[in-house]
Amino acid sequence: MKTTTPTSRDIAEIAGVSQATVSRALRNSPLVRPETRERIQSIARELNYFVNRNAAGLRTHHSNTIALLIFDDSKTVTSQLNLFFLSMLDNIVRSAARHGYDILVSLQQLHDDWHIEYRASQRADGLILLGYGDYLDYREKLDALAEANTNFMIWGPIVRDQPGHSVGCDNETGGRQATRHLLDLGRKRIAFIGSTSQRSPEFAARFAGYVRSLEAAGIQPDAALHAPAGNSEKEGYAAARNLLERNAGFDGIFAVTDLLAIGALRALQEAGKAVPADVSLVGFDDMPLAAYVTPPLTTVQQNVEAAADALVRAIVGMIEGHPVESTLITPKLVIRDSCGGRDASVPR
Amino acid sequence: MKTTTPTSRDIAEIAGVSQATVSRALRNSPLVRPETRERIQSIARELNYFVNRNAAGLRTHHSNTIALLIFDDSKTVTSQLNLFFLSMLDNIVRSAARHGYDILVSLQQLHDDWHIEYRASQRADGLILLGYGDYLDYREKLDALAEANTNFMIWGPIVRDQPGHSVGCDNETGGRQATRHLLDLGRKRIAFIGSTSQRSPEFAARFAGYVRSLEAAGIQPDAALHAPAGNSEKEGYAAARNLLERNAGFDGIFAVTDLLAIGALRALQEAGKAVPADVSLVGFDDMPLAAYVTPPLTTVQQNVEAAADALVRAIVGMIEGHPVESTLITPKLVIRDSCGGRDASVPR
DNA sequence: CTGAAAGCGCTTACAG
DNA sequence: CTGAAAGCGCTTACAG
Repeated sequence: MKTTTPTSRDIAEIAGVSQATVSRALRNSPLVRPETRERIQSIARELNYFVNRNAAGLRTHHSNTIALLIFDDSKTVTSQLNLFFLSMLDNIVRSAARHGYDILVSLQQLHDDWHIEYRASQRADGLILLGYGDYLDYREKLDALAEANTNFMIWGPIVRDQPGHSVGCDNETGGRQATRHLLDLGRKRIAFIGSTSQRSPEFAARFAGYVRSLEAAGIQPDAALHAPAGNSEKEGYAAARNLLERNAGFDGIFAVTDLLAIGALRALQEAGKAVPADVSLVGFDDMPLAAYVTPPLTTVQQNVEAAADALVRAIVGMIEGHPVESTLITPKLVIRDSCGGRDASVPR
Repeated sequence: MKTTTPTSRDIAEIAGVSQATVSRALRNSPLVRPETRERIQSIARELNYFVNRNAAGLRTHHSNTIALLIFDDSKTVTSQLNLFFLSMLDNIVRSAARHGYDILVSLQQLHDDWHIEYRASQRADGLILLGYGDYLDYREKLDALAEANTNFMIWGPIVRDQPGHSVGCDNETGGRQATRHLLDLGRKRIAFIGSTSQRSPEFAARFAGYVRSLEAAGIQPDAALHAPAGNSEKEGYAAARNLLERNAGFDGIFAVTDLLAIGALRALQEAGKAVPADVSLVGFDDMPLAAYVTPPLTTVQQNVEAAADALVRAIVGMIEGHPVESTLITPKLVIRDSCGGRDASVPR
């Protein structure tokens, strides 16, 4: 039934050359006479021949594949992947394709023993790690990877003494941008929704930016304005409700992720608070839905395309033996309608 | 620097057995004495040994990998992948992992010559094809795949004479559900936003459901209420504006995708039309953001998890040589706030 | 510029 | 239950 796949030997026979010459011709080796090369390549095309990746990989020890490990410790039953990561994935696949690499995707539970396998099994030449989550758990995995001499790049914060290199958002700057925007609009009592724990260094950095901006404006951060939360719409909702119920008295919210902001938005609207008239709201991430909620969410945009590209560029560099460095990507405040403009009826 | 990866031969030497026995032990062959197997496996664990996939694949002609080809003929510069596909991807990766398969992701342009390569290069044992787009272009690719005897499953409609098998949403039923809901709410002039061309059979089927529901209610479909559109927020916006400007006189809209519905929503709100008080709006897909727009969008939910699972199950079955069939998955109407309830102030 | 040959690391009949 | 051997389809020194 199934016609057997042609091999380089089949082509050699048809072309009347050795199999080695076929291999060289297909890889565009300058060692092959141009006419011979052309002839071989046209036969290959005709036969729908493609180099067997397993054989080539076995020989060269390269798979031309990058494994994208998205780790995801959400305990929810319908664990919806964070849209931000999906958008990263999209961009990473595109960028990798440009470099001639395939992307193998794996959604990892934190407790899994993934750290070595992809590389050791020669399925991938390098790894890109994506994921928020408990940093301390994560850390162990990184150590194991470094020890095994695996090529890997991390999406995330640059953390002192952390093994490996990372590409990350300059979260502190982003936190400052968000907070300063609220301050510029005349907001004085700015709540912070999200974790500040060192277990989530990127969130902690955003918080640090928040604190820094407040202090630069001569405002002492008020602990009563901090509502801790994980990272889900539900938790954002709960955090905002909590602030409301405690009568924390706030006129602005900086939510450490868009998902939290969207949850907060729902709580505010339910409670009859107008956004932005009563409360200005800023998120972080610019996930696809940020533009579509009502009012459209002002947020700090991570440049996903640049980040994906930097990650791919770096991992490809490592695979090819070049030295690579960690990179911080500066985010950008995207002003929509959830904060109100200078000309809006915002008390100054 | 880099310590060489251990091979089965290394383990054989340490265990004092032949390399063949190591291979058998690691694959849990019953031919190996239990004690021997245990010993070998523990050595393998200690050495962080993993079977070289290239070598195993070369030998067995199996990669244990499924290529997910997402085809995407969006011409937009920042070609944001349809969130629906990303959510499919998420579920497909999870389901494949359960079956012991890796997922290789490729974002294909329609004009690319992808159809044969993944299989012929032994990078994947089978393909899953995802994508809306121009069906007629698509069709050629499918023919080529079938001719090459490639294992593939299609996400999409069951189309007569189409090569291969597919898993798809029962779009006509979905179209009926959406339309009947609007009718039940007392809406009489229901516009349809989207393509009805046979080039997009899934949209055409939703339209057929719309027509059928109208007719069942004794209403003749009115061509003036049809606003053709591609599949983007922008086109949804434009289509709704067009309906408004033409004074089409409508009290309900069935948009053939959520993205279109969200665009239409924006146009309606800009024009001062209240949703759902003035116009009831239904979408299709239940993409993640449908729940977060204001008002939350009533839509037809495709069961992404079931679809992904059916696709993976089928492709794995094909790879293992079992006969497979096409499947239609019945969607479900998810009632949110964009249509108004029976108790809302909707004219009956 | 080309060919003969070795070898990448497995799996699996075949023989015991 | 175990081993020796062949072979999957390439790539690449080595020799000409």
